[in-house]
Parts: sequence; structure tokens; C-alpha cells
Amino acid sequence: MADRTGQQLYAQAAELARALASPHRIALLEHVAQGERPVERLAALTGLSMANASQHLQHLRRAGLVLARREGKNVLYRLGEGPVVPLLAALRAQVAHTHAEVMALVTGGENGMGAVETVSRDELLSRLRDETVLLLDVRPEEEFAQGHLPGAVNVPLDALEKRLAELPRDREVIAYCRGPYCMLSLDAALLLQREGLAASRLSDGFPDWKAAGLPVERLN
Amino acid sequence: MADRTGQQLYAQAAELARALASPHRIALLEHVAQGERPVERLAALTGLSMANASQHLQHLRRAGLVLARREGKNVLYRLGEGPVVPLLAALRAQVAHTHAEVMALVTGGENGMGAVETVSRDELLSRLRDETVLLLDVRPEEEFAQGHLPGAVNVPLDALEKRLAELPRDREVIAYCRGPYCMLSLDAALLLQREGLAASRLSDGFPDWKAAGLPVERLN
DNA sequence: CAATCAATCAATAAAACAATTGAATGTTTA
DNA sequence: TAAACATTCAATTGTTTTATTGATTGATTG
Repeated sequence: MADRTGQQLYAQAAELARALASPHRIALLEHVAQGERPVERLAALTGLSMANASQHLQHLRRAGLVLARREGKNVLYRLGEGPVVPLLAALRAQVAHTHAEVMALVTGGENGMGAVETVSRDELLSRLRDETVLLLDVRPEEEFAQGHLPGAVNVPLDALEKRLAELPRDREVIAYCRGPYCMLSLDAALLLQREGLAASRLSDGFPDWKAAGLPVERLN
Repeated sequence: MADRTGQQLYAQAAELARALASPHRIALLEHVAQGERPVERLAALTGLSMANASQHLQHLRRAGLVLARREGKNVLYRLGEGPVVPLLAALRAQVAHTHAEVMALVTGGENGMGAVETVSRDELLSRLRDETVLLLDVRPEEEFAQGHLPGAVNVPLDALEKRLAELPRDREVIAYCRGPYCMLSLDAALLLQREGLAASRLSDGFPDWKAAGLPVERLN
């Protein structure tokens, strides 16, 4: 009797892992983690056909990793209830450990241009207190509107080069985006460094911040 | 360029998840988490044929979840280097959340006999300080010998009923075993409760304790 | 109420996976 | 060096996944 229960748990864990066992579904999940999105947009963001995206999303839904609700003719998907973000973080952590090369790339490494330092959440919190830093959200405007870290300034990466003048030169810039997967903040920090600013990036992104229960600001 | 890297990470995360996407591999991993084991034994523990177990283990090895070394004519498998235990814990946490019924079963619930309380690691640490509890390892002797929590007393579940007299009646017993998956400590606590002792169980097991960097005792 | 749009369903063909069998490898023991 | 042993490899079969296509459902708009 004791072992039957164990078997059942193994099966459930495996089923859950199977739901994550597709690059497309991981990508969808990462996008859903940014906030509620209709299928159409998720399909566009991931380069999948509607039908295919829909099926993958339903696979995720069956596993409890995402939830869906209807609004008008759209079906909006959002993250599931459980500790989904920590689960994704654990996956990433293991990936980062086994594929150390990737980590080297993310932190800048040896590629000529200066390495980009990574700032942890705790570090960020203490640094924000002395007002010596500018917190920069480099995600698209719309994602920023749906929620961002308190006090963050939004300059999407696309617009960063043209809007450089808006940034103060006497404060260090800490950029963040969607999470460790997302390269927006890395590209932003590299660009800023080329322009002579002191720039680093937050080690994880908005979804992780929100999942940690830290305060979030929204536009209206 | 930014996105190609993202794609690559998605693919690696998915590959990792795929390695976990089989009940047999989860089971193998849980057994490997108890300590180094030769293929033959892992096969026996999971009820798989040698060849099949071997192939699953190699799948896990390719994913970096386990490592292998040769000793004599045996090949011993052990846990991989990265944060594998936290990853398994994250999987379990999500499973526990979505399948709440299972959690109800594990905590005893409504099944007539009294519920079994679950003690967290922190709780255990503070309770151990006042010496009012007996820490009971109910895993087989051999696993106990390979490593156990400091101060724990080993009485394998099989032998528990016959060796009840060894347990002090004036202290609360906290049982533990291999982890949240493992039902040994639950069965032990239920048995002890039937016999009139105050018994509860540690929420996770030995591998989690070890992975948390807490001190471990060994025989010899 | 017909037309439109987002999303899902259903069916298919191609690709990936799992368990089994028997042969091959590498180590120890006789 | 031959025999025994634990493990891995290779080939096979049956079963799941996957992406695609076209039809269908539900909800809005004219």
C-alpha cells in the first residue's frame, strides 16, 4: 500500500515533466508568465500556428501549469496556481549548471566587450534604497503597462539607442526584462556600456519578482 | 541574435524536462538520490529489466541529472552536480499543489486513524535542541549506514513493530525516510500512533536534508 | 440573422520513444 | 586464459507525440 502511493506520485511528476518537455511549450509558458495573453498573440510570439499553439496551451492547461478564461472572443491564458515560477526557475538553474557555456555568454564573458554584471534581487533592493541607481525596464511598453517593478523607468530595447539622452549619466543603470531566459536586458546593458554608462542587469525578471510577492506597480 | 539564445535555452530546458518525463526515470532518480547504487539494484528497486534500467539511467546521464563511475564490475550511479534535488522538490511541490487529494492522503486526512502531522526542517532543528523529541530513521539499515541525520536512531519500518520497546514513551517521535515521495515515515507514524505514542513525520527526507548542506552522520 | 473572427476539435502522416531480445564489452575470479 | 558477471549496445516492434490541414464551435459585429 505504501508503495502504490509512491508509484502514483512518480507518474504524476512524470506527467508534469512531460508537459514541460517541449521547447515550444516552455516558450509559451515563459510568455504566459509575463501576464495574460490571448492565444493569437502567444502564437505570434512563438512563431507557431494558431492550432498548434492552442494544442500546446491545452497540454499545459491539463497539467495545471496555465489557466484559461474567456473574454469576448479571445481566450486569455495566464499562469497556473501552483509554484510554477519556482519550477521554471529550478529548471533554468539546472540548465545553467550543466550548460555552463550559456551562463558565460549571459554574463558577457570573453567576447571583447566588457562583461555584464548580474545583480541579485536582494542586492537590487538594498541598492535602490540609496537612490544611486536607475532601474530600467527594457520590455515593450505594453508589458510594462501591465506591471513593473516600483520606480522603474520604461525604455523598450528597440527605442533605447534613440532615447539615450533621457538617462542620467551620474547613476548606475540596472536593467531588467522578462527573466533569466530573456536577453533584452543583457543587450540593453551591453549597449549602455558601449555608450559609456555604468550598466548591469537583474539576474531574473519581472515574473520572478512578482512571484516572490514583492510589490508591483501598474499604469492605471 | 538576442532571440536565438532564448530559443537555445528553451530547447535545453525542454530536453531536461524530457529526461524527467517518465515515471521510471523519476523513480530511478529518487532511488539514486538516496546514495550511490549499482544498476542491478536500481533495476530491482524499480522493477525494471537490466537493459531497460540501463537505458533510462543513460538518458538521465545525458541530461546531467546523474553521474556514473565504475567500481569493479559494477557501475555506480549517483546524483548529478547541479541543483537536482531542488528541481525534484519543485516538481513535487507543483504536483502536490495540483493534486491536492494526494496531499490529503499523505497528511492522514479523514481515514479514521488520527492525522499525521508534518514537521518542517526548521521546526525539527529547533525541536531537536530541547531534546524532547526522538528522531527516528525508518529506512533500511543499509541506507542509514550510508548517511543519516545527526542523532537519529535507526529502526527500519519492517522491524518497527517488533522493536517498539526500544522507543522511549516520554518523548515525541519524529520519523523521516527518503523524502516526500516516500511513505515509510508515514506508515511508521501511523503505527506509532496506534501504539499510543506521539508521532509525526518530517516533511521531506534525507536527500533534501543533505542537499540543504546540513550536517550528515555516517556509520564508521 | 448572416458574416466575421478567435479558438478548438478531428484526422492524418511523419517523427520520437519505450520495452524486449540477443549480442558485445569490460572486469573480476577460477 | 577461460568462465562468470554486470553493464551496455544494436536492432526490432508497438506505442505516443507532433505539426498540419480543414471543419466546427462560440462570441461579436454589421
